[in-house]
Amino acid sequence: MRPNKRDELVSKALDVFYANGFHATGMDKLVAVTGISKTSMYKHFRTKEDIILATLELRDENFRAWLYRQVEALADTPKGQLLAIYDALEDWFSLPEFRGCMFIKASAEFQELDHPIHVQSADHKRLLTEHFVDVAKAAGLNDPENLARQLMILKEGAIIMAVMGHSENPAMDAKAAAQALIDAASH
Amino acid sequence: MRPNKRDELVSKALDVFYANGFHATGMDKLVAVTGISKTSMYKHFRTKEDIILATLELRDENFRAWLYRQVEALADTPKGQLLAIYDALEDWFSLPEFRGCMFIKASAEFQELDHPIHVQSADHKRLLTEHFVDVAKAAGLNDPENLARQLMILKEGAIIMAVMGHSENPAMDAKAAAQALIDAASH
DNA sequence: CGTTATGTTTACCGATCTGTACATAAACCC
DNA sequence: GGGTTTATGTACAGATCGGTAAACATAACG
Repeated sequence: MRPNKRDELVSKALDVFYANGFHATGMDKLVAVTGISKTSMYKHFRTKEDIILATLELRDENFRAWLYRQVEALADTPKGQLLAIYDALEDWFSLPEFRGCMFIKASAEFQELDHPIHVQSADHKRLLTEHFVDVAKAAGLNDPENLARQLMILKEGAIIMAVMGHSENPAMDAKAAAQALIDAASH
Repeated sequence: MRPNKRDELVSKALDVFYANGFHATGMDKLVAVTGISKTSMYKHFRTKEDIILATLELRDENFRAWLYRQVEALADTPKGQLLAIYDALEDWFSLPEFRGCMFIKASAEFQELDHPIHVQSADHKRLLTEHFVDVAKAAGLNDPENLARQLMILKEGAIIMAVMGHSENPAMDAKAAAQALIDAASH
């Protein structure tokens, strides 16, 4: 019951769910991938759904920490950081293991609005939006809430177009659009 | 083997898949919902995957026909029609049965890039993009391909934000952004 | 060494998954 | 009408689903 076994399970389950989907991944597959017996898994988690929720929690922490750090490393002004979001996306999209947004996929497989997995996915997007609001405020731009929602739309749309694969560089398409919106909010 | 039975199956299967997901919907559920026996289904389609592909084909026809018609009804200039896309989205989002984009969800459940379901979902997005390029050209705007990709990003992003439910009106957020992009492309 | 807690393995449960064999009913041809 | 094709319903096969009971190994503590 030492906690690192639990973390190892969650970390490896995250990779499998991300690459193969939630319904499509059975518990037997998790056993095969992690080398942890099914009984041990059910010592740590009551249900498969609890495992999924734990992987989403980890993903939320990892992704937001990565994005925020990346954005801060790429630009030192708030306005520049808003644009740097899309440079970070470009790096993400080019990774060979890129498979789209885990939270979009989770909410696609668990659609009921009050389902815990759907709620947790929506929370991730809410936290990102709130962070963008803060940066937009720091940049002194007009109507930061509105701008943040638009930048989120560009981010999510770029992810979808990256998965669908009909644009050479959806991240830069979105960045150019973001530039226009930021200019418009600079009165 | 009369064809209307087949169409009835596809039409009802579309509703169930859209509302409940693909992996989460078993053949027994389709039997219960459609009243068509499993044997008859497998007379019309070799596999469940073939049924899914047929529902996506129907959805593609229905959605694009609806969107194009709606956009033409709402505006008579090409430039106005590009903006009317988001008015149409607003209507769609407000429907009680709105559950996001079926193709985004399909590609989320069938992730391999060469999977027929993924390919068909990507085709739907490609057809939409090409249509937007045509309208942008008719409007005489700069770099119509680039603008069309950006309008697609706004459309897909608005759908995601509508599903996640943190904006009062994601369609209008996207419309305002689209207005700024169209202005920027009007040199 | 013996006892007790702790975690793992194995084997399995009932339910459900996609897909099919077979027997029956309906519709057609003559 | 009799005979033949065609569609349907039943019932089930084999695999896999999420989840569990009980035997087994391991280590800690006296």
